[in-house]
Amino acid sequence: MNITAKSKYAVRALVELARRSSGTPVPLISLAEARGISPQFLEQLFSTLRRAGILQSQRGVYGGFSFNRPPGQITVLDVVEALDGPIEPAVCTTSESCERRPVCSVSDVWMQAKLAVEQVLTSVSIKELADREAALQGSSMYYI
Amino acid sequence: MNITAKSKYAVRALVELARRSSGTPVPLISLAEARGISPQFLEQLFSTLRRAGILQSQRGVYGGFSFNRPPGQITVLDVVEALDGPIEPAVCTTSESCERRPVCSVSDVWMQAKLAVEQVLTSVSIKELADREAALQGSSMYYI
DNA sequence: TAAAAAACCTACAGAACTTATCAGGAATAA
DNA sequence: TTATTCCTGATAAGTTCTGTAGGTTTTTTA
Repeated sequence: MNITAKSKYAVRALVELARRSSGTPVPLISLAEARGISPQFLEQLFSTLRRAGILQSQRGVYGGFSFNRPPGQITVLDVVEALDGPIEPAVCTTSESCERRPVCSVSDVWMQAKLAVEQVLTSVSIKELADREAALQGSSMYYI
Repeated sequence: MNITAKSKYAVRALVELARRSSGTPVPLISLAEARGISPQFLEQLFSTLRRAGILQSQRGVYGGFSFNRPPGQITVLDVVEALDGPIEPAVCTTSESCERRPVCSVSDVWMQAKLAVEQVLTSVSIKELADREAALQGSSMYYI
């Protein structure tokens, strides 16, 4: 597996998109600048997310990206799996001697680790992250 | 992060060692052959595990490897961290615009994923895996 | 003392993956 | 028709992964 920078960049950009979302598409360049991400790199990621059915795009002037389904229904796992593939902390390396064994107790551990990560990432949506961020920024205003 | 084949090989070999353990050291070559692992590759891994205080080694004839502490006190996480480094499904890529934000709601998700994996891998020891394997093999005998 | 067994160590090399960058092409609205 | 924006594929430097190779040192036995 490996959750790479791709997923991290994408989640950051999607949170930005969710906070600005008002139906009209948002140009990628503006999201990239707001979060300090290379626009050309983000293009690749958003292109993948569009193909994965998470984003919608509109070309031309006043074009940009918007969500294909409500951000409350997009989990962090959806994003990670689209960009970095299925989460597998450790896939069992099949070896001859391994296959010959009837049952494997070790592979169960890796599977549990996988499930644990999946559960965490499934329980958080892009909307929740956007809301949390807004709340944090709002409350921190009082302390500045 | 990334839990690589190194950890998977090592855990398999350690389970084999635990099942044979009777105080006397076991030669690496015999463990490697039993589990279908390249001996020279396993050498590197065991060398690291020795330096990490998990294994003990004895050179020369009748030499080999043995546990430096009881296998019941060696968790899978110990092995993974020794070989693949700390578990970090996604380290926050620090960017200027990221640092400027007072608090980050996104990094919390990656942290929770990390903790979830750690909890799973901490809860299982090498001894437990060896015992499970023995139990599975024992019970499966009846069905062959 | 010699020989065998085993751990120890360092270097290297091919493959894959990551993280971008670049160059242009295609659609769309003003 | 022009500016804007997404779209696509190629490439390339850097890193990590997965071993392989070859030799050195230590220890026991004959």
